[in-house]
Amino acid sequence: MNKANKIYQNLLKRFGHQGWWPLTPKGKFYPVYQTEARTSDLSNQEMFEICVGALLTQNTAWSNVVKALVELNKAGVLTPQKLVKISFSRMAGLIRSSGYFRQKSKRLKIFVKVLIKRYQGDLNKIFSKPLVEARKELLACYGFGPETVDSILLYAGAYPIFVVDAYTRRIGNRVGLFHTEDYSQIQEYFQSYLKKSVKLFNEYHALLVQLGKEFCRTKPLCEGCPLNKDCAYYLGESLN
DNA sequence: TGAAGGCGAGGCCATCTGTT
DNA sequence: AACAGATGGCCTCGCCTTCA
Repeated sequence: MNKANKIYQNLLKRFGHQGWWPLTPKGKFYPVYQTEARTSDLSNQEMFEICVGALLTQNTAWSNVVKALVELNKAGVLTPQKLVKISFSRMAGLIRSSGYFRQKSKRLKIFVKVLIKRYQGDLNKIFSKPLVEARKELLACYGFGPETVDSILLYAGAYPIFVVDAYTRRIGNRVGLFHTEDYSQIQEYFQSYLKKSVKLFNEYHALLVQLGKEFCRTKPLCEGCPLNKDCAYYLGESLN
């Protein structure tokens, strides 16, 4: 078993299935992929909510994104058609809890405009394209960088693409999986050593986040970390 | 022990600086 | 001139330290 898979097994054993990415179907938040439904079976509304969530979660705790999604939902504007019509200041007020509300309002406004103008508000029209093309389209949207786009492609579009975030970088470099901060190199590493599976990539990313929050913090808490037996950083430290 | 304050983390864009 | 890389700013949360 290669190291990437071994680490996955260790994390899964320790933390269990994470059940990630909450949505607001009928106003209720629940983890999508804990259900048996494949993400590609999601409705356009559910996919849209994932896109909004992915944008709002930039540099923000998920709990605050949920608050913003609840506000948008309560106001009855959580659709591309409604969001494109409300004022910038109203949108900013509704998503305030997610932080960076002015920047994010601007990004969200532009995104829904593009979505309606080019795709009539139908995300399936983007997700029916090949991965490379869909990724290029989304990256062209203002405020959508690689991490945000890949989250959308994985969680909403059910494309088998590995999401790289700060935790992934930190953990991978510490453990010794790779020695780079480069987004595409890290993504390529995971995609070449793991089975190309939406479910696996989804779970793996969630497990890394859990590890990053609990043990592999900026200041690592190595004692009790489920990866310390395989961790270059820990083994190096314990020699000193 | 709890409150208050300081500071780092986080993703992206715009701008500046250096290199070819 | 074109391109690449570095840096600052946006905004809030949560961790850590200090102090009463």
